[in-house]
Amino acid sequence: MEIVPNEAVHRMTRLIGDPDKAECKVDRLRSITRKIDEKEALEEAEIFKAMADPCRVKILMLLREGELCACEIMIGLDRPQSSTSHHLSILKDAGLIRERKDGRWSRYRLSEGAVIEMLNIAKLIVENRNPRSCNG
Amino acid sequence: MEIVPNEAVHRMTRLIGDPDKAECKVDRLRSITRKIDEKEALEEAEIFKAMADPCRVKILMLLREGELCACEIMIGLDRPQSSTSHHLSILKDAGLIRERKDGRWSRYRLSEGAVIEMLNIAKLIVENRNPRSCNG
DNA sequence: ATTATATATCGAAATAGGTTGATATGATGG
DNA sequence: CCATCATATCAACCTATTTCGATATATAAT
Repeated sequence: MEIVPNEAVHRMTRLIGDPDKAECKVDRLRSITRKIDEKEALEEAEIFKAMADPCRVKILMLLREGELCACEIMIGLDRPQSSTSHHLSILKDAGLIRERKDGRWSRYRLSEGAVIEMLNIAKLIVENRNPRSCNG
Repeated sequence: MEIVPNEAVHRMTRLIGDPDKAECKVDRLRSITRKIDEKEALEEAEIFKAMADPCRVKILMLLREGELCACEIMIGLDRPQSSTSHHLSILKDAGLIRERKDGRWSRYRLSEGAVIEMLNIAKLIVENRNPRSCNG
């Protein structure tokens, strides 16, 4: 990520009063931003973007159980064929699923890797946000 | 998720020939789709949507180091104030960050929970997809 | 009260993303 | 070769999101 601009020091100084404290705050900001890799943020956002649609989350959930062909996914998803195909290609481009051509069928499976963990963690975050009411 | 439509059985039968095999395939599909919770897919997609932007990923990365006020985030992000504020409110609405008002400052921090893991796993997936060339 | 400042909200323009019928591609079987 | 079928791609439409200047709100200091 880019360097904290020099202008920020003056801003901080105005903000805080004590120039030493301001300098210190800016130093902290600098050290934090230095650690952030622009490209990494971009690539990670791409992964999240690929998962940022209910249809695509459902596809990943379907594939947790094993390989399925596009037409089975279409049926499970209950969406038009073109729509299903579109979502599959987004997931594939993001590297979240893999395709295996088999005659006229395209069979899809989850990529080896942490895709399932991603779903699990998202579930955790959701549950943490909406604590289940104890209905018993 | 919705039940696999009856029509699908006929489709499968046409597809496979053997009605028994078709029935079996459809049963598998049925059992898989039954396990998928429509609402869960929707809510998880919302989480991913909130993280599906490079600015917002950067904000989460900044906050890994601890609490920051909006103006520091703005500087670290190098974006206009209104833009920064907008992204902060999206992250807040998704429950990924928390706000603490302090005089005229708004201080933000990561929610307790699995936000950092999410970033770590995304990084893993990216690295798995772009295997680092051994440059040495 | 007036001024300054931190942040949120608004509004308009630009861009990106989803949906779906139609069409293209490419494999299979007669 | 022709028909069929699974899938991909296209194109047009629509909706959602991002961006950012301008403005509003709210806190604090003089």
